[in-house]
Amino acid sequence: MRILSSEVREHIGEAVHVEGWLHKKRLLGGLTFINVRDRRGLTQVVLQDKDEVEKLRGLQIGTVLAVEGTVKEEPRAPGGAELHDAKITVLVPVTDEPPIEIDKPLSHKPENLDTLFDNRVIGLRNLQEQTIFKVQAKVLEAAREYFIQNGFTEMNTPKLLAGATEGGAEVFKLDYFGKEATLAQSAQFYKQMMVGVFERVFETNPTYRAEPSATTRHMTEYITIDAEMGFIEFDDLLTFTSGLINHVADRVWEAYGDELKKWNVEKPVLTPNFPRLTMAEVHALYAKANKDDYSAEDDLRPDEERWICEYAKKELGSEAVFVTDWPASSMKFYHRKKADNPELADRSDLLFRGVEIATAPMREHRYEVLVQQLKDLAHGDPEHPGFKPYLSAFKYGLPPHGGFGMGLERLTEKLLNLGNVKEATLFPRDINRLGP
RNA sequence: GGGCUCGUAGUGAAGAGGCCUAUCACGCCUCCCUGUCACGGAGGAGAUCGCCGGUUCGAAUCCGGUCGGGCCCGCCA
Repeated sequence: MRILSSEVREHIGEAVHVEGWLHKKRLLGGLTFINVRDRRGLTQVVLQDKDEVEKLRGLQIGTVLAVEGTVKEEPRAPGGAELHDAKITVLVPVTDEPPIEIDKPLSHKPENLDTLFDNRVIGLRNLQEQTIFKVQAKVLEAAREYFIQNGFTEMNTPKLLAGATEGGAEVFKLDYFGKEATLAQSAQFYKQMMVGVFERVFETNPTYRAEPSATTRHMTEYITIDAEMGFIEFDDLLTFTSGLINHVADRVWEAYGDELKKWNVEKPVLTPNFPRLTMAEVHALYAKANKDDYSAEDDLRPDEERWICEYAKKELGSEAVFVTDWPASSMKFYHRKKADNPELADRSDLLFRGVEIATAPMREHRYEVLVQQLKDLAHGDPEHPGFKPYLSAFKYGLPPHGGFGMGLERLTEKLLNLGNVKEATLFPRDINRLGP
């Protein structure tokens, strides 16, 4: 029966059977070490029989092997145990050299992203690359756990839509049996409508933006962790979001802390409830410490976002920070103006390690006000089939509510201190790439 | 969409008119090595320098075009 690399240590003195991929060969003359990779990691196998070593001649990293051997406790071996007197069976021989190196020395510079993505299937066999996606899976698992603990219902809303009504980003258009359809740019309307059913909902699904953006933080397809909750106020929303990120970071480091230490990834420093700064405060702090002053602008410059995160880490003890009090002039029609200052919106952006990872606003839940904002801000027709069902949810009763859309890949990227959101995407899609 | 940059063995880089018959590191092949740790040592194979055209006695190197990347900005998650 096959055992996994992580179980080898429990079988000291026993004959065991492992299967996996040839990950590394080290020939030391009379002694050969090989590493066999399986889903849990590596098993070290010691070969002294020349005939066994000879079976691997001409075979490349990636060859699929079965190994029978006796587990020996050995402090010099990684993990404290290794296989001796091993008999190797080649299950799938690989004779072609892999297009990119799998087990690279630390001195090896990373591939250009284009090369990396062209050879994604092979490159992911690198342990460090794998860790990115094990972490991402854990992020999703931990987020789901947190939502469910807090009374959310998971849902899945359509990504094929009749037309673009939300406004803002460019949308992809496609032929739908002779009619024009679009790909969803967010779950915005659906999650608000579902507040009227479940109070608290979330989903983790792809979303599509036809923006011709070529930056380290944009893709045309990405996963959004979308949540919406009713019967809350702005403060509740920010507290909840802080709790989510903390929970995710805790779970990820519980599961992969040792591994991440090897790659020199530090657990983020976070306060239980993230610090909050108004946009005006960010502009002012930035202007005071830097040459440029962007106080006149109704948005943050990317450089301000990076700088304020450094500031928050040093001065406020948190690598995540909320920026609040956004100008109402640039808000979406479904956002809510502040009750005590209609010039500002009840909106926040969550900045983490220099990048915006989420937008968390309160929504306008009063039917009459919303219809007016739709007309004024979006020049939309309330009778349009794209708006009518949405508005009916309000007409027939929606409580005060708010929520957020959080980029899964951006969150993963920043948790791991990667340089590009695409590195945190298995098969990234951007303006230039549609495969593999 | 705007700006700035870069295309050289399988991978990552150096070379910036003749020292190039193109250099280095990793990988690959052969050999040596009994405790490696993303081992070490010796030797070897592998590149019509993205493509097309031009300038020149001579182009990886200069110019024009073309194709493909990267980064920044705008916009956003």
